[in-house]
Amino acid sequence: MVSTETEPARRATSVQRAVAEIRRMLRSRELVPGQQVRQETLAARLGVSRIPVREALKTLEAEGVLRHEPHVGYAVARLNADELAQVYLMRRALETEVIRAFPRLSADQLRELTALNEAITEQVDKVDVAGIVAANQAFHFAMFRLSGLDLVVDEIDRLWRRSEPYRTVHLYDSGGRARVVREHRKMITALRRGDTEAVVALMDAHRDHTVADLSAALGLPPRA
Amino acid sequence: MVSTETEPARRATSVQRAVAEIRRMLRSRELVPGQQVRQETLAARLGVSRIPVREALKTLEAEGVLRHEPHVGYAVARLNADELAQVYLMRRALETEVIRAFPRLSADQLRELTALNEAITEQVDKVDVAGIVAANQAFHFAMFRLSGLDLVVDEIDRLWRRSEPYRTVHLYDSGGRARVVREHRKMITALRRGDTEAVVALMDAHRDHTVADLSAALGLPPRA
DNA sequence: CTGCACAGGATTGGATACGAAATGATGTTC
DNA sequence: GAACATCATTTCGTATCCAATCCTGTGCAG
Repeated sequence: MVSTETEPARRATSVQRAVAEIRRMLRSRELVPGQQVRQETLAARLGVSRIPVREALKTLEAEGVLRHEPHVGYAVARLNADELAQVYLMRRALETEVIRAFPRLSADQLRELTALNEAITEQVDKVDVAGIVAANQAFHFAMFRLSGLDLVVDEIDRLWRRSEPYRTVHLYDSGGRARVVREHRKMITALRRGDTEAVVALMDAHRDHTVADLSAALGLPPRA
Repeated sequence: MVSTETEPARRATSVQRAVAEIRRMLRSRELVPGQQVRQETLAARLGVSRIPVREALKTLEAEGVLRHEPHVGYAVARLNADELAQVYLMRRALETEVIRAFPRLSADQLRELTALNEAITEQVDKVDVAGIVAANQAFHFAMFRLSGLDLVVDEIDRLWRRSEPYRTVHLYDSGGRARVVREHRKMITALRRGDTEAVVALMDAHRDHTVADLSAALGLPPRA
């Protein structure tokens, strides 16, 4: 979905802009888990009425990043350690399927992945957290899309967004940044060999590092 | 989500009722893939204004059962053979994870599953297609929920709904109905032994039968 | 007959204003 | 201190309106 936004043709509707804006606020930690999201406030901020805002909120609720309670309102979803683990379980299951569906990559495709990975390095140097997150995501989804399994990749996209407020915390830690780029290089090497099983193993390790950092950062999971 | 609708406590909002009603219309084939969904018509039918209807439509769009094009409107999503295959691929991946997470079941739990499966037989005798679909779904999700992986099961629920307009076609065929109940019995037997890998294998076969029937029923996949 | 421009109707997108209903907090009474 | 009434806030939903867009069909020119 987010990666499918390749239609600058028609001007976006207010709902689409509202969804994009709320997602941006989540990425930038302007909205954090548990926080109430007030319709009127958002509407004013976006310069639109409440109607498109409410539709945007419903979209994000269905996606799992917001929760809604009737007559109380919307709030950013809080995930406890167990729920976060489930999200990563689903990611592992689906990403594994996608990787196994990879065709043999062309030289061009390998070059592009390499370029995207090096782009992460640049962001690392600039210590721009938002940039790192975006570049990292761009690399992984460029890879995922190679499978041709668009619906599955869309689903993975949803799962990434669902854990976004938590992953962002994790990437503030500088320790793992260099490692990320290194691990990506290994994946590209494996892809060059057409060794998808190696990529699966590398991705599993890659995710595990994130989960480990995350659990540490979370400490005791926030309780509802 | 649908299985989590265990809150008759508070009166449902118009949006919730609209979502439920549209889902019902999809199950009953009152709405079929490709069909346009007119907001005004739905609103009149539900006795509400367009606003809650639009929010309901957004929810179902995010779920993947409806598609939306700005200024054109909502339509029931059409899946071609490839997309349908992807939905089943995801189901296999996630359902496998859920089954592997099953604990050893108590006698009570096994009894309940058996009862749910026998309930399907009753529906089969009555040749009530909607009843069969509901009973079948009830059996499988009662099973899935035993895993305790609620978020994953919710996701599976979404995938089931996504293919619902197509699965319904499939169950109109009487051939497989008896087989379904038989295959469920085998699963219960395997569960009694605590042999989750056997259940995984049985579910894989179970799904494959559906896919086979589906492809046959679809014939040449409907083109956009 | 075909292609195209244009006009009108239908539908969606969105704003505004209003009222109803539910919630959570506050204060009051016993 | 607990139960209860009150009240402001926020959300839920309606009604009405207008703009933007799409679709269709009609007429005209080639």
